[in-house]
Amino acid sequence: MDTRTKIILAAMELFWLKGYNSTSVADILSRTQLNSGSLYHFFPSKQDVLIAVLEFLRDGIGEMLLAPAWAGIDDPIERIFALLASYRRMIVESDCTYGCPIGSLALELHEPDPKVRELLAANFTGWANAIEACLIAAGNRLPCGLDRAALAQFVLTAMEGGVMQARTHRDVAFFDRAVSMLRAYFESLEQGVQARARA
Amino acid sequence: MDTRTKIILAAMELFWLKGYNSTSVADILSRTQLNSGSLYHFFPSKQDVLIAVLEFLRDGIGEMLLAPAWAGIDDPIERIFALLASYRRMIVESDCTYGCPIGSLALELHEPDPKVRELLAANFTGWANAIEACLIAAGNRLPCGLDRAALAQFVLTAMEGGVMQARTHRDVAFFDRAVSMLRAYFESLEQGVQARARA
DNA sequence: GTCTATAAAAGGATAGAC
DNA sequence: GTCTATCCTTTTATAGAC
Repeated sequence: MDTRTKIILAAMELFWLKGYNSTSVADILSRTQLNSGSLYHFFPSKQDVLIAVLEFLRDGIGEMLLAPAWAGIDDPIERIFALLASYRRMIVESDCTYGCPIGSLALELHEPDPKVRELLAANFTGWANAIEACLIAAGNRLPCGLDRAALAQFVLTAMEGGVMQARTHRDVAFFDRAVSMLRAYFESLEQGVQARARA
Repeated sequence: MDTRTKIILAAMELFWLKGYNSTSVADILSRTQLNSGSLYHFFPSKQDVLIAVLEFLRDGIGEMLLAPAWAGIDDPIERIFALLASYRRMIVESDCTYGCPIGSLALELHEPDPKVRELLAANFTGWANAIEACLIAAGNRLPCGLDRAALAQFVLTAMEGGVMQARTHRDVAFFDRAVSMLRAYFESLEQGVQARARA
């Protein structure tokens, strides 16, 4: 693996575990067994490492996140809840310390460089677009007038809020209740379509 | 105003504007026009200032947040959306840079001291409890079997997720769409009760 | 309780040899 | 492209006078 990629992977994990400000350049060097000259050869500053990490996450959402979560699942609505179930697994496996890497950075960085903010937004957009594609694939199981982009964003909202509370309370039940509320909402949408079809 | 309170108020605002790690003790001293001896006379460390801020926010939720948002509004369900509307005002007034002070700290601090984590959780609980009281006050307008604690947490989830996305995209429409999805969910719950009453 | 001065460490970043 | 050494700033916290 080339040095640049090594740095990105180490920084990605450290930013996720400790946050951006609490990760020092020395931390990244220690984890990669590199020296500061190497890092500053590829990146002008620590912030440029962050930018590379955010680009890496944005470009890897399909392979790193969606593909594993959706293996063997074809139903578009079940794919949405399978993705949420994969977050549940990460929460449980981390003893409820899991945080969404993008959400955490989005709230940690209060005055981000425009490039950083745009990449955070692009990561959210990529996630929501994947959900929106599922909602579109669900076709007439959902109301035809439904704003599918808005509902896709709402799925992201529920995930982020659920992860935030589960981590803060150190209790996955807070995530489970958010998913269960979202599931009830989906069922009411699907039942609304069926009721109108009967009428 | 006593010195201790001055420090808490300045720190509260700075933690909210810049985050905990990006606020230095020197920042707090500069804003209060105090010297480090004064701060360290009242607080053993910077983290103890954070603890005092979180206690202040927890104890002030009624006066500082709920009372202004609920002035002149008696309907319990409208109170929930009035609270969300007060967040919308803060988002717009801050040019979409508003972040929930608790949510931001909850995601910034990755390995918080137990006391800090418990206070973050207590702040979430206080907020959700206020919403739950509204849901209980709504009585039979909502399904009798509804898990009102879970729905109250879901309102918090929607607020936090909506604020996060509005800030990241610098666009209040992301918050509006989250509220509108939540509103549709409430309407489907209320209509479900009415439909069962007619049957 | 508040002041000034300063310790002690950690942080981001650079220089120049190899 | 990678190494070592180091500069300079910021940061938390303390010491001791008043």
